[in-house]
Amino acid sequence: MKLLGGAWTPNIVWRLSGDPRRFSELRDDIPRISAKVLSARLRALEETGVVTRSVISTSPPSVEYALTELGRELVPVIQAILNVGTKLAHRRAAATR
Amino acid sequence: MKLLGGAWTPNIVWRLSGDPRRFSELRDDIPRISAKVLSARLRALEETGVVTRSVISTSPPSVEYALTELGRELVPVIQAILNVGTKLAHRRAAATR
DNA sequence: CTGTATCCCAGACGATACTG
DNA sequence: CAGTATCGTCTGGGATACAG
Repeated sequence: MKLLGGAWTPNIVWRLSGDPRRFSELRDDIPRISAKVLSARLRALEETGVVTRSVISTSPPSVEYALTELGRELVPVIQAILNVGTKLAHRRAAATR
Repeated sequence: MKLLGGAWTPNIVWRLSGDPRRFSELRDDIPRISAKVLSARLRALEETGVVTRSVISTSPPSVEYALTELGRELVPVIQAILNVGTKLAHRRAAATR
């Protein structure tokens, strides 16, 4: 489970499933994540080969993160987890009634 | 991610994907897990509605854990994560050469 | 803009011992 | 057999401040 270890990891991968995104864009996408955690997760994902990190030396500099091919394979998986989670939430709500 | 929160959770669900299993059977299946963590994870899974817990009042008593229908939906998901993880490991090994 | 450096907390985990 | 209790450790994460 080192692959999806962090609580935020699936969310981050999810946000990258479309176009590559920059650091601050990810921060806007996931408002409640702290810079520290975001950079920690991105580092970990880069190490495991799920995302790539490209520094663009402009002024100000920007950094783009994108999923690797294998990283893309995680997207439907995350989708599936989300589905089950949603169903469980619904079933729980139904049980309340 | 409270669904698959713990590091052992996917493994436990995986072991339950076949027949229902008793507490000590799970301990044998996953040798390095402590009783405390196993019981904690099982409790959490029961709470989220992924597994059911059935006490069989024999002597000595035994307890069977089984996946719910929704729990079963997690099995292919875990399989998929495993696949990606395996591919990543292979690619890493290939990069070493 | 893209991070790193602290500090501090809560939770997950491991080992051991003990109970119904 | 199936756990709970306790203690200690380690990591993830939040907040804030600071740096290239």
